[in-house]
Amino acid sequence: MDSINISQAVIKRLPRYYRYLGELKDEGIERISSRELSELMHVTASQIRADLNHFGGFGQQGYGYKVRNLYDEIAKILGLDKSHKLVVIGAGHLGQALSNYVNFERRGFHILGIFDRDPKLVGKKIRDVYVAPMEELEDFIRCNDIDIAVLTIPKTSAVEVAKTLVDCNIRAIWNFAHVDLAVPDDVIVENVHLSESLMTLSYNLSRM
Amino acid sequence: MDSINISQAVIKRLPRYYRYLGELKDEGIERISSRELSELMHVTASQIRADLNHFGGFGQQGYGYKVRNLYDEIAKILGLDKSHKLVVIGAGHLGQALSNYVNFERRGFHILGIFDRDPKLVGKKIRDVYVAPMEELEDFIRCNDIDIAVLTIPKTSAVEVAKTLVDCNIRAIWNFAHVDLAVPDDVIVENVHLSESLMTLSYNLSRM
DNA sequence: TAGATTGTTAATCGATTAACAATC
DNA sequence: TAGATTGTTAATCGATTAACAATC
Repeated sequence: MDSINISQAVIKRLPRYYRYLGELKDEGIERISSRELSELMHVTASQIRADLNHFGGFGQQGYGYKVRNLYDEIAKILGLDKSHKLVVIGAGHLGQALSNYVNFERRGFHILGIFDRDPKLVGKKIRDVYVAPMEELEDFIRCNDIDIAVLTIPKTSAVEVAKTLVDCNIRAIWNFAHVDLAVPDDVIVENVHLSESLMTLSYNLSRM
Repeated sequence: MDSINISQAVIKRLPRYYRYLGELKDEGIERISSRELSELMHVTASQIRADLNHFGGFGQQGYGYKVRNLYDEIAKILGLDKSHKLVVIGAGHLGQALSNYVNFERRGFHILGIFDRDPKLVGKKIRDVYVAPMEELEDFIRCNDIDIAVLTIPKTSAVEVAKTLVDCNIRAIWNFAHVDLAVPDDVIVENVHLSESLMTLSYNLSRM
């Protein structure tokens, strides 16, 4: 239970364990050994045991892991037992797509506001939320205690909006803009750079 | 110039170098040293030089790198000098968002077809392309020499569709479904698991 | 030439894996 | 108890970085 100093490599693997355990749970499987899980996921059993042991001894010698229990423990580790308040900034195609995605809601990520500077989009209803003008963003974040901002705007505006977000004491930014945001250490930035993912694919394609 | 056996860690960094070099180029900057670039990107100069040297000696001692030249070389390494033919499978919100994204087109990723099994979406026009029914997918891929399939459908159908794609000799799958696709070694899969990205963010948030 | 900076080696650091004692 | 499998250590592997000779 290091709590601090767990490498991002380990963290990035947890959601995948979580997904497999969820599927096992849904299939009604109650226990699983690290070896069985390793064969399912195509990773080493050593890695699974080492990864999990960063957070505690969830298994039992001679038995393995209780699927349900491990599933719940990983949820807690990932903070999925708590709910989060989000705003989506940029109501273009991608912003709308993310706002419409019901699974985030199910996991406790609640989209309370959607903002855009384009007057043509303001007022549009996306699921239960009306797109609001950018001018209302700051007040909204402060008044509604928003944790996470989803940035789906072009990179030029993203840098500027990120500054505003930091001023509003946002805690995390899920950044889809193709730019590296400079924020204080206590603000978390998780980047999704789709074009970089596509370029990686392109590279691997060209080496075939 | 190893050509083969370059680690994915190196590959994943190339698009970021490419982005910074593109910006420098647009600013009219002609040369840059690894040290200058390292300060800009917050990585070590050693890493930049080592990464680039996997692909050739693009620099010049005592001078540094020519921005324009290095930009073009990385484009070639990433296969961005060639054009690619894509189909988008799943015309839901995310499929539409990706189909509408003009920057992919600019980089030579041409979306030639969009498919969905929902009759309500079939016939809908997204930019220049009409959504076609899933029944036409196989013939379309074969007749149009499609390289890349973008999978934006739920995970249950994704596994099955991936099999079809493999049968059609697709070369690469850009997979947005929350599932690990089992494909032969010569088919490339690049995953974008948005929910895993959000969980990573959630983890980091809960440790603050 | 002198100064600067690359390309590359060797040293370091960190992550993965094999092995096994502990123990259910 | 005997068998199984964890938790954890030690060995291995790979990636990063510091250092510097080569050279523009």
